[in-house]
Amino acid sequence: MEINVAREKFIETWGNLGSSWGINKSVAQVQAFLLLAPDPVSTDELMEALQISRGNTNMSLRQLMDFGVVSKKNVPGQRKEYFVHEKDIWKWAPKIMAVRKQRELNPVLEVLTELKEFSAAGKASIETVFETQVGEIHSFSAKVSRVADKLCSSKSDMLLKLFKLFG
Amino acid sequence: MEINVAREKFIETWGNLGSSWGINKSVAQVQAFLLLAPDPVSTDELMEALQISRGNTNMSLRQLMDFGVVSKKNVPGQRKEYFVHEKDIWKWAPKIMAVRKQRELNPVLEVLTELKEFSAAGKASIETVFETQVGEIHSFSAKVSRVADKLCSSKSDMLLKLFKLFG
DNA sequence: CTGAACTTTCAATATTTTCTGAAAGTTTAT
DNA sequence: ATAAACTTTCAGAAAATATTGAAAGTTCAG
Repeated sequence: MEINVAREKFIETWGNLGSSWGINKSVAQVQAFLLLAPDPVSTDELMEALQISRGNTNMSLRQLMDFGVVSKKNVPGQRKEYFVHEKDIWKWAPKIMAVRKQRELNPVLEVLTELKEFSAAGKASIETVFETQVGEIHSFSAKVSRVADKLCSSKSDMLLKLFKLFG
Repeated sequence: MEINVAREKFIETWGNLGSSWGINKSVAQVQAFLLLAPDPVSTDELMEALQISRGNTNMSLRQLMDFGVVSKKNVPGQRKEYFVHEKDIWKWAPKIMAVRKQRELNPVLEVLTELKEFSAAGKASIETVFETQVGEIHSFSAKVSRVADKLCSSKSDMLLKLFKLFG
């Protein structure tokens, strides 16, 4: 297989994976392109390679920077901005997980905590089931949350340990 | 808080969580409603409670049945079909993860395996980076895949062990 | 300052995804 | 067999999401 065909296949596949897990396709494709790039990449290169607009490219890069996995890199003597992606998957994957957990899971945990405080006077089966289920989901989510925090915290090598134990 | 307000809040929150992780909002809301239901629920009850169409309700139930977390329940003397959701979160959560892994992660793993076979003659930096990155992502994904299989397999109590060790 | 080079924003547009509802299909009672 | 009761399907409509591109904003060399 030719290298560029292989690269495109990877970028395409990665974009689709993103889509089905709530990450914008362009964002995932920009990430894929940056991961495969040996050198810092400019906005124009991304636009050209992925056939997307300047606006889209800019927003996608911003999102990746918000995840903390992409940073600006100044190339000496160049006005233009260049971007690089953290290349160590043991660093970037946990970062993305950590941010997504913070954004999308923590708010749910808060609501669950609030709903757990609900305590009915009557205790009809509708109340009983509510308490049981919210309780179960809350406790389960809280466990997941704690594990995720440990696995994603940069200081710890929990991810490695996990794979040693369970892989 | 009144029980119905609490129920609606849960259903709403759960629907939004689903949305941001690639699960249709209606599907997530139907799941939430079923989880909170003390008794088997009919299509009409769901339509009424969630204000969604018959078609949508039917499709959502089908998806939940495909995940293996909802089943039909015949109520004696009733023509209509009723549905129940597995109530034990230690059973239903791993089931959903397992199906999603199968559907959405395994195909990516296959592509990665294929791309790993790519071996360039020249070995310019573009090829080197490609090999390194695809190699890293493949190896990382394969580890995640193995852990996920273990955690989600119904026979094992790996999930419990994980939470004991890392929770 | 000035204006060229570059980046960011955002209203309008396009695309994708989801939802509806009526028609077709199925099952069951008589 | 017939028809009522119920379920499934799917083409079109609606809604949500993503994308564009040009205008506004910023930066910086001269």
